[in-house]
Amino acid sequence: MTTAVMNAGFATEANPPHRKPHIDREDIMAAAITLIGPHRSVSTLSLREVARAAGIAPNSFYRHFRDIDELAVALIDRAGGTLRTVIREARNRATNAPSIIRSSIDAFMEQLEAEEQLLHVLLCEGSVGSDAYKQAVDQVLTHFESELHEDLIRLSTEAEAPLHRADLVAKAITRLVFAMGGTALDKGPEEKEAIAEQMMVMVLFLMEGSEAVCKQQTSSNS
Amino acid sequence: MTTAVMNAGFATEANPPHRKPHIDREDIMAAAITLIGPHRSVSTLSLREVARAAGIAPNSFYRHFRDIDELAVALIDRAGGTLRTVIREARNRATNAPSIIRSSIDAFMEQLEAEEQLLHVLLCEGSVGSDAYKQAVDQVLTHFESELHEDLIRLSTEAEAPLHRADLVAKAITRLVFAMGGTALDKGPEEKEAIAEQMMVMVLFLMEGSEAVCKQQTSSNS
DNA sequence: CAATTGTCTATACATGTGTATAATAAGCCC
DNA sequence: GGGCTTATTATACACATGTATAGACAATTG
Repeated sequence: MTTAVMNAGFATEANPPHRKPHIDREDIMAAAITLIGPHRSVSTLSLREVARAAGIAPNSFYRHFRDIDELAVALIDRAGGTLRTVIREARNRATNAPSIIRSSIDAFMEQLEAEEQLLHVLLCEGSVGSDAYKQAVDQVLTHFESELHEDLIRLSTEAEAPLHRADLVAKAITRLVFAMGGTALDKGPEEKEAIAEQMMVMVLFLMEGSEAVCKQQTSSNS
Repeated sequence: MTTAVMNAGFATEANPPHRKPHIDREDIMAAAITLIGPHRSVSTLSLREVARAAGIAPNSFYRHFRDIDELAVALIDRAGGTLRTVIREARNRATNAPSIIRSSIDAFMEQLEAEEQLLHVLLCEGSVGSDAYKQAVDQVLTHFESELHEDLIRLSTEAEAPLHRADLVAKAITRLVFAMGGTALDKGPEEKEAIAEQMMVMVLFLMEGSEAVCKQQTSSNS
């Protein structure tokens, strides 16, 4: 095992390094995530700062991302993707409607705890930053909405409890959960728990309300 | 009328100016608002930039605000205040519950059109910036919630249609309207109209849902 | 092993930032 | 008007940022 191999991957203070053999987008994204916190939004990260955190020269950044905005979009997409799969898995484990709501929201909050920094990108800055940035967030939200919409339709037909404007129910739930999640980010665990409870009641209201309006309309149309 | 009087208040290119007789917090806030737009959030404004827009020297800023954050907080408070009075007025003109919802949301959207830049501060950056900043936004939201909460209780007792967890209904409505309003900001007039319609349906769902849950609980408790 | 290519780094520059200091003009009271 | 306080400005400094350029190393070819 040569020293070259030993030095591979980490350039500590000890070795005179001046070189990092391989960098990929992952390293940079990971470094960027560590910088994100309650006081740093991804839209205020500077290229140099990210490069510094990643232990690379500022210019090396350009080999992997054209912009800092491109980095932000990559982070947004990742956050949206992981969050969606986590929730989908939770949803698949549940069966009836109430437990689906509960387990989905629980999964959301757990993921929020596990990858707080990453989700910060999604939840806290929906409308700040470049166009590409905002568009990426919007796309994630829309994706969530349509998935939820399908679920709602499936569930309501199964339960024979039809919904009025299921699309708007999905949109409202998505926006509400994301907004509430954003405020839950810096809070402590017990407060997060309380917020999760609130979310569930709110979602319940939306679904019950949609059902009620549906009933009202069909009865008045008969 | 001396030239000194003539020069008062405006230092154009023409006069050798080098002086501005009096500066207000108002002037600075107004200048900051002009800088805010779809691509500039208040948290990315620089002191120098605001000073430049206000036509004053960078250091003069300090005589009126300690920070740029203090400016931001002042803008947030103002946005919250004006929005609240506008909505309250609209609400006072209406009488029954449905028309209150409609007129409140209409007032919200009109205000959003009229002072788009100012409201941007409130709607688009709830969780980005300094602590003082976030706290100010949160305070405005909470204030809205409690006012709405009172209204809901009053209306529901008048209509003899009690609500379950009226506090959460108020919170959900507030968060939802603000979230939707934030996405409506850069959109065109017809899209704003559509969003307003969506808001009303969502709010209706929340209230009907809360009523429905209330009925369910009282019937099961009897 | 030697040459080449692609990647990372060092240095540098112009620009923008927050703020300290000192000077200057306005407003005001006597 | 003369002197005082206060508000505004000009100049300056140290620092951070994005990026251009050129050089140095690693890996990959032949």
